[in-house]
Amino acid sequence: MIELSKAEFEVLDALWINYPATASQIIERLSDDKQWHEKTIKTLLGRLVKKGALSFEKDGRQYIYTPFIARADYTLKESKNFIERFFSGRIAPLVSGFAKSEQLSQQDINELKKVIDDWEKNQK
Amino acid sequence: MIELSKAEFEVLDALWINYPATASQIIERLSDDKQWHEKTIKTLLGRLVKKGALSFEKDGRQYIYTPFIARADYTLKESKNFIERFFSGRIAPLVSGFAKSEQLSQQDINELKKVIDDWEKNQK
DNA sequence: TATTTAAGACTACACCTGTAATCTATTTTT
DNA sequence: AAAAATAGATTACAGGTGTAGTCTTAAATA
Repeated sequence: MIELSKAEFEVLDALWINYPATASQIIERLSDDKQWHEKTIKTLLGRLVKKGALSFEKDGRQYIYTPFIARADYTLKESKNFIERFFSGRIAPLVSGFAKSEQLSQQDINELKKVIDDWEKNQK
Repeated sequence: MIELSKAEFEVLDALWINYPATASQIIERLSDDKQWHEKTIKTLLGRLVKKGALSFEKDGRQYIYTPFIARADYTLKESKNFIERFFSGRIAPLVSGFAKSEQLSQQDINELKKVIDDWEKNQK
């Protein structure tokens, strides 16, 4: 699958919020969090197109971008990759590391329980 | 904290297996999985030293390397970073993504339950 | 002792990344 | 209509990364 850099991912993430969208809309969305120059974001959009992560249609002089990949697919692939590299493919050690260093809130625990619950229901 | 590239991490990981160790021991350990040239690994060792991830002592003409950072610390930091970037800092959506795409085994579930259990005991 | 080997230091080099600036053509605005 | 703003295309450029090759020196071997 496609490999994205951090900055590229953040631009794509701004598009995933709501699409299709023009470059200026994406720039607008990113302006809250990032101090990126407009030119920087356009460069990143170009690279995303080149990598096949986005497609676009022309609307006069402007391009209207649409993601070519789904966020869930991309994050799942990255998660698998991450867990493979750092935890030999097992997910519990990651969660356990969080638990040991007090990174887990009661809410996290509740959410995790629900995930487990749903998984078990699904097994039947 | 220190930023390591993928290749650098793999070299450090080979040292974490057992240390202190010489370059040739590390090269030996990596030879099973990777097709890296000896020179490549030495370059990476040098970069790891430069980044402060390793220290070494001289033993005659050889260096004896020791990790300067703990694996658990490094992976925890990377995990936090990862979960922040992809899941706004929440861990459950990652696990949930795995569940939805059938990436979880019964063993994973059992391990997760244990982590939760331990966490809850620890809260009292 | 002359030669080969092996350790680390230094150099190389293309591609990726972050971060724009400049160029060109078209709209807007005055 | 002339000038200014704006869209995307092209160019830039330093630092990181993967992947070694060469240089220097000392140790091992013939």
